[in-house]
Amino acid sequence: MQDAPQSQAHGATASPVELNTPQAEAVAHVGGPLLVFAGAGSGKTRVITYRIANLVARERVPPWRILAVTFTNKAAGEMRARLERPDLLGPVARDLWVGTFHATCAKFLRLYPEAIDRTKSFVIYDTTDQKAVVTRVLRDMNLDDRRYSPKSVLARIHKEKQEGRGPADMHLDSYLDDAIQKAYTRYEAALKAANALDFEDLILSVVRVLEATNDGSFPAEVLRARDALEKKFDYILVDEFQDTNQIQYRLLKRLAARTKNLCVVGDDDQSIYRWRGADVRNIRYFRRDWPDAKVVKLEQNYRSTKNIVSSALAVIAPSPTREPKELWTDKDHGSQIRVIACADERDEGACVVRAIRDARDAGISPKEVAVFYRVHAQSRVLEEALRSVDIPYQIVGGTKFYDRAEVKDALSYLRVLVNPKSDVDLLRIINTPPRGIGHTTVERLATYATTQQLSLFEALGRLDDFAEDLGSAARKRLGQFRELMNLLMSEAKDRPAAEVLRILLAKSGYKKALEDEDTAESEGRLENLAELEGSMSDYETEAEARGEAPTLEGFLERVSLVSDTDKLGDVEKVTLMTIHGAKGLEFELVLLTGMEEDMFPYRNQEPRSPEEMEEERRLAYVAITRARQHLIVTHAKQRQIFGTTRLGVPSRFVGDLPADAIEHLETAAARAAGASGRWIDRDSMAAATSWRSRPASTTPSPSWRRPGGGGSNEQVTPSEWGAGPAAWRQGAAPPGRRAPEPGERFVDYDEAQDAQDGVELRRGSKVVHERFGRGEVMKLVTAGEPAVVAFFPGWGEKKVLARFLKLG
DNA sequence: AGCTGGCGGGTTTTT
DNA sequence: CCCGCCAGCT
Repeated sequence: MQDAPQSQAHGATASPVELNTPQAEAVAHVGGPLLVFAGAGSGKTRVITYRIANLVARERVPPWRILAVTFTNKAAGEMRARLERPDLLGPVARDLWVGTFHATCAKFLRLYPEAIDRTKSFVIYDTTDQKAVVTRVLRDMNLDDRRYSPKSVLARIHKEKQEGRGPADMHLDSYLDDAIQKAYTRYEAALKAANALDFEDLILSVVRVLEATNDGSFPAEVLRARDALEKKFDYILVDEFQDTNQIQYRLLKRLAARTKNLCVVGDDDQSIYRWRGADVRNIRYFRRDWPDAKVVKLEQNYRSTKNIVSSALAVIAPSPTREPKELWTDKDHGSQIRVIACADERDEGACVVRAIRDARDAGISPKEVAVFYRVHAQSRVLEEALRSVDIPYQIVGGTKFYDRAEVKDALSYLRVLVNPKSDVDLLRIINTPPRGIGHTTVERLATYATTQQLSLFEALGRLDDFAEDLGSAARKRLGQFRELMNLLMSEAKDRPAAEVLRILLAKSGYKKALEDEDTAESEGRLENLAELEGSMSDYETEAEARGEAPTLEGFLERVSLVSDTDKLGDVEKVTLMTIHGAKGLEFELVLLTGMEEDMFPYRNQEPRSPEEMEEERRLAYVAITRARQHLIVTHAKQRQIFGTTRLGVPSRFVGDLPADAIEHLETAAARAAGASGRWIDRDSMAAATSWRSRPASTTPSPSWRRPGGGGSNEQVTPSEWGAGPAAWRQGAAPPGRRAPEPGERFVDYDEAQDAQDGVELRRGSKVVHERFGRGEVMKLVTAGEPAVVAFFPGWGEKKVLARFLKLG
């Protein structure tokens, strides 16, 4: 054991930037374990990057002996970019190991593939591939697929792997598990035969290497890999530690065993991935595992207004198990949190549109606006609302580029070229495009391969041995396919990846099949393939810039480990995403939609367990803390989802918001619905007591009937959101709109109902004003009594009380 | 071989 | 309601 480099750092920042006291402490702490509780918006990334810079610049730690682990590739890229800036480390930062758990492990395993019974060309199976393997395994075992669905079996295998157990030592909880254990064993064998690893394997295999003992039961190459890895890193930093699972933490403990220089940064309040194996206890019990750990809490929020911070705290406060900490900010209170009742999901969509337009008119760039929802199913209606008024948006999540069928096909071709043993990939392409190799033929090939213990590709090479089982046409076609693949393999040698793709698309007939199809859809597919080719070229450029040789293997690994959502972002569009997708991001304006019981907190069937409910609460905390200046929360009185209509009671999280930070509003349609009394189920209402007890005065109830009479005008006051230039679709700016003012009712002009009260004014109504002359109503508002915002040529947009207007 | 309609199932998602 | 999968038909 050798001690890691140590010395005292005085006021240790690597460059003259202000850090607050706890931030500076975290940066300066050098020897031994460090736990940083980093509240939302508390400058966590700054602490990590400065800490690394400090280690390299002051403590003289060689950069290649520092490992920084992040949760996503995007986070890794951003961290590296920051460190490479001249005010931090500059080009030296390139030698740092910065990456996700998976990418880091894959990088290491490529160096020592023999230690895990693979070759260096091993492929990484994604969820679809894994499912295909499990499906085959279960079919081979003739298992009842109602009891043993591929999905559930795979989920179980993942769970075992995440907790570090192989087939031999998996937990057997019920009689059903015996079959699962057999399936797990076969699954592992199939992956090994295919020279493939799944995501969990990347981590688990490295842990196995690190845990190898000298008792003679491990081959020399495993021990060699272990020794190399044990010595590899002097300092380890982990971001988003609250989202690590057991096996990841075990990996960290092993990697840091020699030096104890393990720094973990996270926020237990933002732990939202329990359902996929994250264990919040890793961060909560870190001090127990590392009694010497220095603990720092970053509690000053630099991101949000007081109203937002106090709302977030109010939502998370009821959580009984959290690490005590107080987020605070010295910013202003800012605007009130708006809680808007909508009639239904369409009304909510209209309301979102309204809010986005108001934001735009207040000078907020669309990329600073995000719309959150709990489940993707909510996005469709919101999309429709935005599309119908030409508001540009991007959706994060949903179907990904690399999941498109044509992209997967192309990648399967490429993977077979690199790793012919990959049966899943071969099965995908053997008859794609259609080349007359049907199910029966494939089954016969597979049967032969299984009995001879060969991969499908190897079996193809011995066609003659089982030709008697095949028709002559089938035989011929398999032969042609084999020739095609052999040709492609020889063509692929020493060629840039993008060129290999071009060749294979041409020679396989894939491109021609799409061209012949000649539909809008096939055209889109061709475009996607062109994009794939583009991303391969990009990869080559990047690899060369890093001084690495670009290889097809390298590209395929990147595809496996990098999601395309990683590169979403810097466009002038509103972002729509689930709250999970929003972790780590921040926006000027956040619209949090669907805030009803059973939507958020989400509930499918059974009541949620307390643990699940706590995670929902943390999710709400994450959502709120994404907002810098403005937060709008919407809920609908009824909602169509999954084909049924649900009645909506405002979420308990809405009830938790502090009264002095929020204002309650409702759309006209919601008010109409409320007045009719049809939609609110009294018992459900009683459940949301804090909601019901809210004073009636917070939701005044104006009438839209236009009274007669005359008097003075009411001018439009400057928007509370500030009046910056509208940076939206240039040239298409509609007549300006402003944000509602405090206390103003938020009634959507699109939805303003006139039937109820015999309203005569509506959006688009032509009106005459004594002073301003003829104008057009832009929207209905209230100023203690019915009013409108109307556009008067020569005067501009004015807010005037309805009673001063005549229809014209 | 390939299409079509019926059926079941539908948090959240990165890697 | 919307999607993906499978069986059964053409």
